Amino acid sequence: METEKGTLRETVDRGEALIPFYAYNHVWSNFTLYLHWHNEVEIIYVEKGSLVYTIDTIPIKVSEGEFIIINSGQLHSAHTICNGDCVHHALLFDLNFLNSKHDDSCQLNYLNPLLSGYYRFPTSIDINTNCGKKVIGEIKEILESYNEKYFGWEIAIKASLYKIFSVVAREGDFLINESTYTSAISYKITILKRVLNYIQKNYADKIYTEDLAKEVSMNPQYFCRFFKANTGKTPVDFINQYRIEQATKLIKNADKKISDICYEVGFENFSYFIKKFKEYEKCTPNQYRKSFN
DNA sequence: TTGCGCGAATTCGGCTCCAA
DNA sequence: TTGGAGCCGAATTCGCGCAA
Repeated sequence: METEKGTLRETVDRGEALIPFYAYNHVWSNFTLYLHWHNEVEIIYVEKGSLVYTIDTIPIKVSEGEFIIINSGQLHSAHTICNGDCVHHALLFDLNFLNSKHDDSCQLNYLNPLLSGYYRFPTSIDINTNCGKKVIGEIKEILESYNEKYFGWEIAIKASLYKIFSVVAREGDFLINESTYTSAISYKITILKRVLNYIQKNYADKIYTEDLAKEVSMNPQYFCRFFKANTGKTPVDFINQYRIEQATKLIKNADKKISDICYEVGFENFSYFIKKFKEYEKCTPNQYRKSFN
């Protein structure tokens, strides 16, 4: 995952410059997606298995055949909860992809409120409802168009996204932002984003939990409790996972010595780095490099 | 009831050293 | 480059009290 300098907000280039839309398939087995956020809206459709997504500190189980919608800027992480492979599809798109030059009623009544954050998509919609069934149908249409890339596939994707918007609007499922969150949840999200920013900025240096606690004006002991309660991980566990994630990119993309990479991502002890690498990636750094060569 | 701070106890991360 | 042993200090947990 690429992130903007100084933030855990993803900035990966999705799709082509003229098509700010990207779809990918994942086959996961015992996988954890660490906490982050991005500006794009993301639709997750689970084809096989089941996962737990934590969105803005609230865990949601997504089972086979179900989908969820992650709004722009929402903090999210995920982990698989099934034995064997879990297959899911993610559709990411910038809301500007659907913008119109003209302020017609579509733009004024639906697009602008979504872009401003006044409207938000509901995270989950019951797949047994009329709305849920129609959205699933459009998701499948989008995946088919994206995979086949026939002449006109871009129009098909836009049309399906508009269709999803219209179905959600028709069923009255858009959430009004001011009632979406209590101030307590907003406060938690603000705190977590500040902590994640700090980690991303400083992961290459030594980070003490006391530093993180200071960053959000909390007592260190209370901060540990707060962080674990809202992310499911201790601060140290989260930092280590992030560092290993950075190390995997360097191992893949560079001819640097593994010991140099270890120090570059913030580990001060090479032996400990290998131990943690094995814990998260299920292989040693050297085995990981060989698997890409 | 909830959010938070504090002290004490316990756990475990991370270090050094060393061998293969 | 990898990984094991042993140790120390930081991290984490627990229980409690206080305030809003």
